[in-house]
Amino acid sequence: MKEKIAFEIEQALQRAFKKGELPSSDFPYPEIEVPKIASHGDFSTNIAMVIASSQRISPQNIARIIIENIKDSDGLFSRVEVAGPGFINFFINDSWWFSVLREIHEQGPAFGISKQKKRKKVQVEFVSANPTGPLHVGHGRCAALGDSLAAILDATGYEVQKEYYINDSGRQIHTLGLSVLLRYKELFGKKIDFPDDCYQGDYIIVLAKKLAQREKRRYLEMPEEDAIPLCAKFAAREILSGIREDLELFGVSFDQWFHEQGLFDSGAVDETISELRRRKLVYEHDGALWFRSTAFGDEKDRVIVRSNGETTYFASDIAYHRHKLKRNFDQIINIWGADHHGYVSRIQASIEALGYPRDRVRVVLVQLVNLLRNGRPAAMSTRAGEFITLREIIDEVGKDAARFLLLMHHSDSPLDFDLEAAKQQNNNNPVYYVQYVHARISSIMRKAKEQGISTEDLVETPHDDVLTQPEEMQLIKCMARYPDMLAQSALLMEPHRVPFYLMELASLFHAYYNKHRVLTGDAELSRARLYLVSAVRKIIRNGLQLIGVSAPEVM
RNA sequence: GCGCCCAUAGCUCAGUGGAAAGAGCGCCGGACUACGAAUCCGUAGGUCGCAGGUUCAAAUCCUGCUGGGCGCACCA
Repeated sequence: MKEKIAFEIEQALQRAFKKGELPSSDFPYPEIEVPKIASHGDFSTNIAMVIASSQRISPQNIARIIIENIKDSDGLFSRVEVAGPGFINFFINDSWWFSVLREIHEQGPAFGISKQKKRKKVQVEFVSANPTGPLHVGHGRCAALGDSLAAILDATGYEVQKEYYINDSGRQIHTLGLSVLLRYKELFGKKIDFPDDCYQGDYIIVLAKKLAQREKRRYLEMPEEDAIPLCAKFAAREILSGIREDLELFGVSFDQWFHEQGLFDSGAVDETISELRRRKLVYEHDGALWFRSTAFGDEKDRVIVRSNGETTYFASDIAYHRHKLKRNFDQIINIWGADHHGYVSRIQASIEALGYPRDRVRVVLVQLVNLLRNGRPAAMSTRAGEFITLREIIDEVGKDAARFLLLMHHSDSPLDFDLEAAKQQNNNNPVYYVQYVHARISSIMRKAKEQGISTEDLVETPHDDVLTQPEEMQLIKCMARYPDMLAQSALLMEPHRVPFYLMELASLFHAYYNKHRVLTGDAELSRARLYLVSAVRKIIRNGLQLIGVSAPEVM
């Protein structure tokens, strides 16, 4: 619809220029927006004000000239007017709005889904938590965001690949192995000294018990340097499979699980260092190898090989991104916790160093989650290793509520997640407000069937002169915005727009429901209204699907 | 000290350079003998942190300041 209006304006501008009514043919693409106030029309444009200075004509006069030159051969507009400082407001004929309704029914789940043929390849990497402990609510926020962003990108015409990067090598995995080994020894009555920098959580003891059951006393006789890697491997695999289970319960899936260790095994890390060497972007200093990231805007150079010969985490991360870049994605999106923001400039420096445009990789930073219970901070002591896991949250408040609430806010703002509030099944909880729409409409559909009203052939029902209530037009106009909302959400990488939109549509529906009956004594009216509300149900279902929330028929 | 993010109604938060800044919660008052009251209707509530600047137009862009979160390793 916006494109169509923009096209009409462009045509009008050209016509006016040819007739000599406008002196310059330098026209930017007309921005079309939906005004906040209904009396300002269904759509409006500021084009007259934008070009006023280059045309040397007052905005109001330009607006008048444009309006006079609009042909509107399709009869789209019922009224076009100049308003305020030079806005052009468009009022759309009702029959065009009804065509939106028809589209929703014909396209079903595909409504608002971009049909472009050339699908750009996008990769979204998210969660990527180290397999050294269970997921917590912060990971949950990243998981909800990444999964939904991927779904939204898919819906707007991208080919999306979802990936989880597993840091299964390096020091922390060694520490994990040591932690488990010590707890294992403890189980056999050995006196141990458990260091502060080992993983403190009880889950380590659980793993040690499992290990003891499986291996008996075997690791006791082994030298530590042999036992630690074995313990580490065992523990990492166990933890990772727990992470996968949790994510599955959370409705989050990945196309690929990428192991850091593979980058070493395949020689990719060495190759990457060689390439940087070839490009003369590394140098030795104090026995270490440094990447000259300051050449690409980083604030200081970074070590990639330590003086003891070990590569840093950064080295394998560059190798990982090099690997991603070679997989030919048009866009690579990393979703990181905000505590990693200091990492962004150095990773982008490495992208440029490898000869790619730095914006090939975009990083979405997700601010932290404050977990609360009745407004008070919930136990969250990482030092003692005692924290509420994502799994516990899913068990307590449910997947749907957790996902909706974690996704509701802009990723830039920190989020308070209150367990008690999330559990409430009332009007404090927006997820049920939206789901209730779906259940209500489903209930109406069941009722209609009971009354012998067919809900199958609604498409054929004429409705233009039957759906005359203002609330009905509001619902249709709101639904017509769905594709645009999706596009915005994808462009700005902001999934929170989806739940907000759904709450708005839900609100319009509930108001309509309370004011008007769908099933009336008038069969034709009933069928027309069923046609309307079943379209609402489709949009609600589509939207909920994008954010991984179920659309229940009964609640 | 340096860097990134945030600051909008009592609270939690939306807001695409546009017209008069919005919603939910909370407060108060109301609505079911009809499709599900997990709903709806109504009232009140604002120096958009402060000060400059850009622009025909700024909550939105730029600069400075104040307050808060996070980060500044040959850790990951």
